Amino acid sequence: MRLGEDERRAQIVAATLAVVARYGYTNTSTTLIAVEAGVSKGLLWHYFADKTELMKQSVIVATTGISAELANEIDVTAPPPDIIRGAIRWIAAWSVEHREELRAMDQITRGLREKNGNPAFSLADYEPTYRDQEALFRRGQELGYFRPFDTRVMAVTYQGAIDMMLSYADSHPETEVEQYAEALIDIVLAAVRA
Amino acid sequence: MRLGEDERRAQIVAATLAVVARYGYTNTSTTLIAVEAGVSKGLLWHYFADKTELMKQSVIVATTGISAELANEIDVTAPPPDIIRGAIRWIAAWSVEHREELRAMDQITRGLREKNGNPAFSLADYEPTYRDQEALFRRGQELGYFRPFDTRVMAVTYQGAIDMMLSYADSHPETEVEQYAEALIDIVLAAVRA
Amino acid sequence: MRLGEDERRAQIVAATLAVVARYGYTNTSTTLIAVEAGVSKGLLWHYFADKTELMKQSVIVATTGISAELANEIDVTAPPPDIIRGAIRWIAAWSVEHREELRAMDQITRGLREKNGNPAFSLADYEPTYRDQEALFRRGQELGYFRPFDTRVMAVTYQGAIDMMLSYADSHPETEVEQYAEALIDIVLAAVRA
Amino acid sequence: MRLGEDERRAQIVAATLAVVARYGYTNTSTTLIAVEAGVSKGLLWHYFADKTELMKQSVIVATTGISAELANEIDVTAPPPDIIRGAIRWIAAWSVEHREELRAMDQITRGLREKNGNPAFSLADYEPTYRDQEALFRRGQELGYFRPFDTRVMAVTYQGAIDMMLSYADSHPETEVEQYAEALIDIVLAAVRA
DNA sequence: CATGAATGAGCGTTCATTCAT
DNA sequence: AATGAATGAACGCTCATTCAT
Repeated sequence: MRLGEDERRAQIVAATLAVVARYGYTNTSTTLIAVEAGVSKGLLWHYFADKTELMKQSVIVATTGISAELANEIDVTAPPPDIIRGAIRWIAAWSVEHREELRAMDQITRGLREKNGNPAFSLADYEPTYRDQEALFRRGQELGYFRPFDTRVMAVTYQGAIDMMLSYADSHPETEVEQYAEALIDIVLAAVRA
Repeated sequence: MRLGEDERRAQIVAATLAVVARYGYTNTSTTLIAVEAGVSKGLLWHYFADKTELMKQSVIVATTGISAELANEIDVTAPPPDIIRGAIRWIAAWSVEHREELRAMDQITRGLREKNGNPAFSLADYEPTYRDQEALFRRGQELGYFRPFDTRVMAVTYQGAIDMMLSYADSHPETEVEQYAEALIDIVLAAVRA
Repeated sequence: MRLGEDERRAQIVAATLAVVARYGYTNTSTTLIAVEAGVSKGLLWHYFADKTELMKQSVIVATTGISAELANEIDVTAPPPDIIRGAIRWIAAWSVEHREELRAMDQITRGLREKNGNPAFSLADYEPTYRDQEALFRRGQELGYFRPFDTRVMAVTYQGAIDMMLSYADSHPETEVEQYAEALIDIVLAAVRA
Repeated sequence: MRLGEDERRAQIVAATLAVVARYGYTNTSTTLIAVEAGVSKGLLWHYFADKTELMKQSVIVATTGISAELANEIDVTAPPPDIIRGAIRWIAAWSVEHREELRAMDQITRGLREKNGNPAFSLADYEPTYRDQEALFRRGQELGYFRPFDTRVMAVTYQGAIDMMLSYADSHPETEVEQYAEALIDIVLAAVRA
């Protein structure tokens, strides 16, 4: 069957994310991806230079989508505590629908290496996110909502707390994510509150 | 050379951790491990059923060691806030000396899969740790040091905050870990304080 | 663009020779040939049954061209020793300008195999050349220029001597081909002279 | 079945030469070699670093053997014309028994490339042979057996004439090699005779 | 108990060839 | 006639695992 270039790329990227989510980064072979996508192995190299390139593209496609979605939901002029409440709730809800995608991205970002063996991604790639969150915390401090604290360490911890929520919900399927989110909101706000 | 079973196992496990730390999880072959341990390739399979089993055992040995070390340092009868302070400081200091070992364990726990593709480790393996920490938080609440909060979510978040500190320090080498630790202590205590 | 069948074949054959000369026989892919010819990959198979066929045709086209050029230069009524002198000098001069083409043809003729593994070319394909040269030697003998000798062995040796000159000049770039040619003429004429 | 290291290497080298002789250099895959040797594919990498290394070793093993055999046969104190007679006769006889080996060596030396694409062997590797033969021709000139001529061009031509004899006999199976050898001796001696 | 030669499945990748458009 | 997306067989090579010694 013949498809347009964009559909094929999307299809292969989706298959990549699915396979990584299901079998883990180290067990993901191009054979498995091709089977999942329902195409021949050879076709992968028609669209992607090599496996690393395919993995990178997959992460980029996924993260771009999520960021855009979240940005859409947030009212940046709201009081900072409300923004935190809203963001945690939205992510918790969103994660229920995108468990696989999350798992895949986690695996790839942690596992992918450059040719020289260095990680292709690292926490350094969170930098823009950290900066946004630091700005949020600083605004909260300036407006008197938040007490003084190290905004960088808070941003790292905050982001980690959200990632842990998603991981914990993933490995403990009985978890009520909405309840977890409320408990986490309580903890985060207690930590920052003036 | 003939050794007792336990010495052999320990020797091989140590070699595994060393190789993973040095070359990374994905570049760790059993051949490399055998060379590092100074034994023949075949001998590995006398002591471990397969590579996955070997990796699992290595992680367990390493984490058990760390836990024991930490437990040694902590005075469980001290006031809970002091325990938290002490623990975070000790881990921060310890991590500086054991960066490679940490990286190895991180890579194995995140990358290792069973034959069927399921993760060999998950947050479920943190269960004993979570329980210990919940006990600590509950004691703090009972003694009036801490406000009421969801102790399970707090334990997960707390453990995550510490892991993030280690990861962040690893990927941002300019970080002053001691300062980071103090800032984190401030945040954690603010979150729990009555 | 639509072209007549013959133009297309010629265009593709020329591209094949160019690619083999530039990248070497083993690195020559049909994709590369198609790009060089400026046509699509698929079009190749309208005009040539398979890669082997394409290569064969290319060699034949090239050798036919060279033979025609040489035949043009030779005065077949001249005394045989003069013909030999002229031919060796002409080939030596010609080779300087066509090093790449020579290399390509050498590589194809030696490397190309039929599906069953048999060489696609062999010295048997020199047969017409050998016959022409035997005729020349026989004429030289009849006219009293040349002593009696085995004309077939002489033809094979003579052709080999010329090929060696080209190969030697190719692998020893400091060689003065004109001087080599004169020394070779001296040797050949000594071998045949009455 | 278990073999000593040297037997295995020899067996694999022999298989390599056989496969190259039969299917040609470019069609020689490691799979084919392993099948021919009757061992598993993986075993090849136990004994040879890569395919190129295996090919190189095979050529070296083969040429070393031949040179030693020939050197054994030649009386270097004999008159130069007798040496030439003896050598051509010996090689002609020897070639009948070693047709396959010859074909393989020819293919490998012409086809093998370094990683960078340059030929791994070239006529430059004939240099020691050329020097030996130049010495022989010079001795013949000094002793008055031979007329003056360019000894380098003569050596190249002489070596080429012998190679052509072997190739011609290979591609024209009806050839009587002994007769060819006598005719060639006649030609060579005519070319050098004082 | 211990070795390391030997196996074989699987890897990422290439590429001649086919075929829907 | 012409395209290039798609296929699939084969490639060189790696490596966990087995087993004769």
